[in-house]
Amino acid sequence: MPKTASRAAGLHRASLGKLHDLDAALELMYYGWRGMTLLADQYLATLGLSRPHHRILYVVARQPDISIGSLIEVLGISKQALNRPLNLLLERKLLTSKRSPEQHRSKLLRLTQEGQRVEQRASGYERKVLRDAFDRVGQPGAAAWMAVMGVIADNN
Amino acid sequence: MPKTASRAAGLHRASLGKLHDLDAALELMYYGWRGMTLLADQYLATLGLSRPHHRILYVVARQPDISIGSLIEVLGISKQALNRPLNLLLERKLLTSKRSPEQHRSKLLRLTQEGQRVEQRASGYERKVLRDAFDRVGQPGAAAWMAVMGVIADNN
DNA sequence: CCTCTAAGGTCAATCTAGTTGACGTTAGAA
DNA sequence: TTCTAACGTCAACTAGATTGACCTTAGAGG
Repeated sequence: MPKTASRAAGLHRASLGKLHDLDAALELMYYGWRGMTLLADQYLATLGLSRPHHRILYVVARQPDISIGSLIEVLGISKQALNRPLNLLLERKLLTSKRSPEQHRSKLLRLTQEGQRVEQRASGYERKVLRDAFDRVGQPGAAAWMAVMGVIADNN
Repeated sequence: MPKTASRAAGLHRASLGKLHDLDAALELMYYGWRGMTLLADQYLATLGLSRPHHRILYVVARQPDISIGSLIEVLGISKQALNRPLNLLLERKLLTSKRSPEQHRSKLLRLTQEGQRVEQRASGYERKVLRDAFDRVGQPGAAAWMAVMGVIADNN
């Protein structure tokens, strides 16, 4: 275990001098991602899972009977990269895959009950962080946050 | 170059069904990070550099004459992990290291002019994304965003 | 029936970014 | 002079990705 594990990589929300007025915002984005995902990652780690597994579970939960090809597209990774984590989830029976009667070519992925439980809990940790933050600033603040993030996320 | 490069990994701001009201916020966090860093990463890639190099440049720019040990602490990585990117930056003369007259034990890191130029430009791309988003929602919206992110970032 | 093709599976090699552990060097402090 | 802090580096490992090559399965079209 790394010396800094309890604070997570590089995270004393640094005491760095600011060169620009937007430096603080820049750093908030960095620390914000870690802050949102830390608990979820810790939970997943207790199951021997990590981000990639969670992403798969998250997508399949919201798109039941998704095909492998579509999953690859949504996740934006190669099938070789998907292979490992996907097979682990199948072995662990968090996911099932079966070919449909008609479209026998493509496989349909679904969460098992256990898979749903894990996905719920992992995503739940992340939602809780967001909910707490939104609660503290009220609905208008939350809406403003969404608006800002929407514009930022559109830079693709 | 990956087939999805122009959209960056998994980024059609997915058409996923929502299971929870906070799912949209969750996804905004994910896409937001990519949206903020995409241009900067593309620029860095043209120089053969990436995130870790940028993080080093960013910190040294804001903490001139920082020692290697302190840099390791701030970044939260091992000295072995720092070694490679740091040496590259020194070879490329984006960074200088010299021992101070008194504290001859520790090395002091500084950006060269070229290093400053690169750091400015890379961070500048990220700041522009933020500035554009803040401009679109006005000062109160920006303040709300900072407040929300502050609370989220505190989850460590 | 046969061939073409879409969907999926898998193997190998490579890259990046990190980790531990072990050990070596440099140079100030006791 | 020896002890130690700060730095440097080597090796082995892991996780998460990439590309390229090749194979199987099974529906579709001639």
